[in-house]
Amino acid sequence: MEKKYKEYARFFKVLSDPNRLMIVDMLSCGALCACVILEKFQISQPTLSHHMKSLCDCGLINGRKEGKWMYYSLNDETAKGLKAFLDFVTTSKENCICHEIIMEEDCCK
Amino acid sequence: MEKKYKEYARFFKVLSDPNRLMIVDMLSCGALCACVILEKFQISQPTLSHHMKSLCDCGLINGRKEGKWMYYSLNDETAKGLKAFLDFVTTSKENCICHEIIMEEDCCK
DNA sequence: ACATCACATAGACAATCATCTATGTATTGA
DNA sequence: TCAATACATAGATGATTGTCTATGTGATGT
Repeated sequence: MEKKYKEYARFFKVLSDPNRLMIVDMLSCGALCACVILEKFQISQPTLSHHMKSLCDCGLINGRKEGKWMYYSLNDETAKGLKAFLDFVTTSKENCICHEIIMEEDCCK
Repeated sequence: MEKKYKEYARFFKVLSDPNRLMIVDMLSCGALCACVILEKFQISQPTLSHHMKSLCDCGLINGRKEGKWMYYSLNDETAKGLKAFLDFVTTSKENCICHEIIMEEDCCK
């Protein structure tokens, strides 16, 4: 379970940049070419390439090469899993990690 | 709208640390004292304090002092808003930012 | 009054990150 | 074949981050 926190923390790290967050939003309706994405930002082409690599490496988006163009698209399954995880850690539930805490500590009585 | 990406990127940054993610999970069922949280980690007390400050500063959790103890609890409204945003940027929708893109570019034809 | 406990703050440090410029690598079209 | 296009990679740099130790602060109990 502890492994899961580390695993999902990585997704949140990738989403912790405003540019990458906007890229995800841009891809939510379908695939887009890298050069079209680039035009919406004030960043250099290598910087965009770097961001796309981050997004791809964690599996949040997919890249498909077509001729000299790269088309990127959102990985809906990964996004779905991430949303489920965020919902999991922010919702009261049975078998919650907090129940493992021994409340009969010598503090907080 | 661009402002929103920056605003929410901050939440994801706070959640991009495995320890903080676990803390959020621990608080999902109710408030906990800082010393109880600390015992579940291998980190020092000042490090935990630093993490709690991050979580508080962005509004994801609330702190309440009671005597010499600090009780932290999840801010359900903020969590709800964050989940809604994540769902927003990963879901196809009308008025999506991607529709602002002029597809008649000189590339990607 | 004073020692103790719970927690925060200050300052330091190594690691990571976002960005850049320069350059490399395919692919396309004339 | 060669220039142009689209994108990736390499390497550098300043900023941010997670962690620590040391210390400060406020509340509690004797």
